[in-house]
Amino acid sequence: MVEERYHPQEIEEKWQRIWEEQKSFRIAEDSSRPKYYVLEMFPYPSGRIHMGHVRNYSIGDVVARYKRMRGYNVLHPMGWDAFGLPAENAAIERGVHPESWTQENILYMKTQLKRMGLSYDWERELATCEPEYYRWNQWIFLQLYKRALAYKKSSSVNWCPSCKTVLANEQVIEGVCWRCETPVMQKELEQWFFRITAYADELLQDLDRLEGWPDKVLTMQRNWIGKSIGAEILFPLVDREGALRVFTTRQDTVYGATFLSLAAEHPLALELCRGTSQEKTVKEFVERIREVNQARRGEEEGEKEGVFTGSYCENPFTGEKIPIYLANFVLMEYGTGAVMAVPAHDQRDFEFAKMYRLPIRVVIQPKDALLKPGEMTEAYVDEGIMIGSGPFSGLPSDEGRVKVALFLEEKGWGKQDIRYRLRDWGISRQRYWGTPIPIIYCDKCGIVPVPENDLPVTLPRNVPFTGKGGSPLLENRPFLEVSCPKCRGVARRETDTMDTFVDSSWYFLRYVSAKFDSAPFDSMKANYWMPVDQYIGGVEHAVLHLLYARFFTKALRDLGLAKVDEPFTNLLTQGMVCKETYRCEQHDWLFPGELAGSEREGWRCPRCNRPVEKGRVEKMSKSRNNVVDPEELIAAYGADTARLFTLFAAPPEKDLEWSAQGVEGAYRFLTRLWRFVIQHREILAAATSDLSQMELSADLRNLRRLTHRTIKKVTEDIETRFHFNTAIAAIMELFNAVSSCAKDGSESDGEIRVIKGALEAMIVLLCPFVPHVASELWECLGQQTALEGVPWPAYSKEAMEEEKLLIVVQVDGRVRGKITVPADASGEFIEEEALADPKVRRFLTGKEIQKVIQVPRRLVNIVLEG
RNA sequence: GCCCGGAUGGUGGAAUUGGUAGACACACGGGACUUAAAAUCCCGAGGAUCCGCAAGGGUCCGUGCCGGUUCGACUCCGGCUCCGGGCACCA
Repeated sequence: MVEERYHPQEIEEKWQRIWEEQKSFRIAEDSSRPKYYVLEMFPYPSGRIHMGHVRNYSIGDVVARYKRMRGYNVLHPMGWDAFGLPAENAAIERGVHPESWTQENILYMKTQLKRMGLSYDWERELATCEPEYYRWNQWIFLQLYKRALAYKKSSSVNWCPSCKTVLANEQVIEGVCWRCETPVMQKELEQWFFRITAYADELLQDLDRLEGWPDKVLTMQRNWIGKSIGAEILFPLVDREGALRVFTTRQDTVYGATFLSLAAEHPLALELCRGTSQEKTVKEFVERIREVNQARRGEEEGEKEGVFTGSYCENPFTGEKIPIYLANFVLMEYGTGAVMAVPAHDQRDFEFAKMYRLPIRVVIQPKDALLKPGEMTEAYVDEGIMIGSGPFSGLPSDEGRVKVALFLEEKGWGKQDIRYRLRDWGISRQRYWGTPIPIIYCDKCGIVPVPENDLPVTLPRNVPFTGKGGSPLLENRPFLEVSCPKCRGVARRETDTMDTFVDSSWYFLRYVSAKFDSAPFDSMKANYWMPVDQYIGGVEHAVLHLLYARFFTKALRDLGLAKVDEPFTNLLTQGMVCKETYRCEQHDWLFPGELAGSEREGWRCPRCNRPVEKGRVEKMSKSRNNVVDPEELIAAYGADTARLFTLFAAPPEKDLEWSAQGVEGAYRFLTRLWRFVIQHREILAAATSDLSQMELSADLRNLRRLTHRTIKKVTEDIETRFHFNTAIAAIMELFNAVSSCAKDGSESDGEIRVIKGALEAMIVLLCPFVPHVASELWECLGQQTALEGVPWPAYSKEAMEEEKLLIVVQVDGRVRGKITVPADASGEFIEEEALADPKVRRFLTGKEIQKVIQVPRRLVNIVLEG
């Protein structure tokens, strides 16, 4: 006797075992079938999976299983983004070694992922913290170094003087260290960089080719790269040698430049004031700006502030002598660190000029107004007609921009120029748990790359984790002390490790040959599998990860390792998983479970009994006490329910609002389906779904029609737009039709066949969403073959053909009646029927019909006069 | 400030090319089964209003707001409001 109740745990365990034993999802290259590479962003092994993972990987698994059933050779791998700070923090706080901590987490999370029934080829699993992986980070670094795409320079970083360590921007919270709350300083440090700017233009251009990416992400990347077309202009210094270089995009306003502004960090800043009365003031200003500047950058757009350097330069266009100022809003990192100030046509210069009473000269006249410097309350920054601009006066500003640029090149006063907001990628991290940068410093030979044969440079295990005093690698002498590869002399190893974004910039290539040991990946296999056809992950990686991965792909292509220009053809950025929150004004976020009171009378804080504000629906996070643990969910309802709910509750790109009742509903659907099949299993297993030569009643023909329409709908929803929620709704609808059809109990041969056909279709269609229960029910229907290998069902046009059509009849655009006509009825016939319908006629009496509009197979609109 | 999204019942969402707004699900209400409850099953439902003893039927309003195009607008166009996200002294 088969257990009648739906026990997801047993079923899921059974099928997961079968898939594992039969290696159902192991994959290899196969030139006879089209390939499909579907990839979800690999997780950081933080300890446990969260709902965001459940959603991400459920979506990916639907795609993978669907494409497999469509006959594609599907690559669907999984791995671990295993380097990173939390492992080191665990070491500092709890004395666990980062490696053991990470490995334990990986092991645990892997069993959690397996519990979800995800169809990965686990033989390709990788973890970026393994020497077999990170040695190739080092190898790639060396190749980039050879081509000057990796280089070292001094740059300023966030520095916590108490922890003696560098902080990432995210670790600086309101100007203080996230861990010890010491104010963060800026410090100049020698750091390694990747020259991503060498690819700025290609990275920008190729965005146009990424048609399968969301516009939002493309826009964010465009803004991030920030290409500006303009000119570099030389302003000769007065009474001394040299000139100041400025970058501007508005060379058409150069006649209105009445002063120059430099960044406080500008190399000439102090020199320009030397010997002038301004020397002391300038020095104080520079000092102050340096302290404040970056530590609080982005906090607010404070007052414009500056100081006169005491020196002048000449505007080459006007021949005028104009003062040089330092200004707090000029950034050394962008352009040349110097700008020509045109107060009339730049808001910042305008504010600055007002404050220091500098002249404002209008050189662009708008079409519909007359600008007077004394009356302006803000800069005029739009296009217009050039005035007071010598030979250029009278030109439209956009045209003038081109002419001025050509003119200054002719005169040798500068050149046309393009600048990017994008900066080179600093990859040095003063940390232990990352890829050691393969560089050796020798007093004699200088910077010496580690010879490729000596790779990998492995992390020493035995180091102290104190959280103080910089990288633990500095304390490990066997690691630190090496002999120079060139001169064999005493040398010192680089102790910085790489940014973990390096690891994730090429992992998708490693999967094609995860165990390959003579190069980062097997180029032949990469040529077969790449690019990734569908990449799926959170929108939080819209810029950094996705930009770095694109950069690496192009760089590796130029190294001759891969052929593709772009790594990811299609990108799906899934929404966040959210849930309602509860907040007490004194005790902050509360768990729903700890609330006192009730929904009806209002919730109260268990500690202070204050009314609790039912907060907004927010992204699940520990700090907001609104997380749901997937493990508990799966233990209570099974993986299929977890998958079904997350796929059904919202389309993937939108945020998903968690609902315990919604989960219940998903579970209820699976239970109903289960019970239906189990209750009829004998009769269904014995029956066939072959309908050839069968005479069917109208009801059965309808059910058959709905079956085929559902196949079509589900196929299109998955294929064209990943709208799994509507696909699932359609399957539910079909099931509702099946169960009400079976209710009357007549059970003719034809009926059993049609119902069996409907169920077979439903189960195959459900396989990508809820693979375990679908597999089990497939078996119950008497099927021998593995469900995941069954071809996706086709829909028959003939079976979908309507016999009767429901036509809506409108009068003046309002629905007034509905008529049913044979599917092959003529337009004339339909019009006649529509006009004859009693409900319609009431609106026609005494009126004259102006015209009748027909939408074939749908509607008739009778338009009356007036 | 600039750029990108979004706004539809009590709730999540559907309506794919301009053609019956509210599929599917949740929550809710009523009923059946039960000693009872849970579970399950059945029925109902956008709002207002009218007609009828009743089953039922009718009318008007309704997709953030205002206006436009159209026989017909959640969908297209113009102008706003609010919410979310990204960037933010980038010269």
